[in-house]
Amino acid sequence: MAIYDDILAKVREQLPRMTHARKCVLRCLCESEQPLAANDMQVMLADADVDAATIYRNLETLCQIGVVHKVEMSARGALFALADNDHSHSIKCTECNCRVDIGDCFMAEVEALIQQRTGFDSVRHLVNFTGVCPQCRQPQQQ
Amino acid sequence: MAIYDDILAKVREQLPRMTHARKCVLRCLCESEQPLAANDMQVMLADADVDAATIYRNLETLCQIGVVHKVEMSARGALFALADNDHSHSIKCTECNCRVDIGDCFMAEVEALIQQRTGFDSVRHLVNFTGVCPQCRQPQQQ
DNA sequence: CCCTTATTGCAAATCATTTGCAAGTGAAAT
DNA sequence: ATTTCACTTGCAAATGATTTGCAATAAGGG
Repeated sequence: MAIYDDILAKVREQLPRMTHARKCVLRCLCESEQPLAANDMQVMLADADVDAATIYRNLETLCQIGVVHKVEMSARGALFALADNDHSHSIKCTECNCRVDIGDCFMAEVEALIQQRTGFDSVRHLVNFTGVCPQCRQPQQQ
Repeated sequence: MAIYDDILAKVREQLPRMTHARKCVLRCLCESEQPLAANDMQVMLADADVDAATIYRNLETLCQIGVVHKVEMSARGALFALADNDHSHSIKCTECNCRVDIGDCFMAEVEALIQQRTGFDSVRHLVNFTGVCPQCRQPQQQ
């Protein structure tokens, strides 16, 4: 949980209070390899006694101070992730919903290419891969 | 609109009826370079006299026959795109929300790599890039 | 043009997200 | 340890997206 502690320290420098709810939200983000929807956190924190509204408000605050990165997918849907995480990606099977890790994030080169092509700075990415896993591809043979 | 006509023909082969609403949904998907949320289509089709429920039902049907690809972002949120589109990607500025095209999709190699690493088939991707555009990076100097 | 039934529109039901406001609680100062 | 202040929270109500039931509509074959 070194990452968690680092993040906590960083947040303490930027916000006046460190509360139970705020820690819970940060813990969710640290524990997840995937970007999360606010709703996903509600599920993860079902036993933690944190109100849904509080989760939303914390996410907003954490985005404002730059610790969390928000990706707006459409009008109502957004995903959240730690802003500086060293992450990997995974791929989800469309048949059985299993998820397999792909390994270290190989998007750095892609981001560099984008920066070069467009002149954009601070390039970030959200990716989502789907496919059919080896088990589901074969007609199941007992 | 060659793509649109091709898709229409493909759908006609798979479904018994081709309705006004169904055409509208397909047109939205053909016209958009980005994957769309159901809600985005409601906005695009505000004048087209298509009920929201109908949009959702058509998207579900089109996914079932494999013409549309659904990416579930979280419990309630999903994005939709044509399953076989030859697309490009763009990057959105987090400051001014402008969107700049990146050019042809360079994810084919990435998908090949993933296929090799994981054994998954039919690999598809959804990506979302954000950054700070050249205009916003400079403190605005009149 | 008629028939069959897939599809639609409408209304109601669900569920996620946002907002207002009084109560609760960190943390600095005592 | 206690007090104090205002940042945060929980609750409840409001808002808006998505889903579902059902009667009415309309696409396409005969």
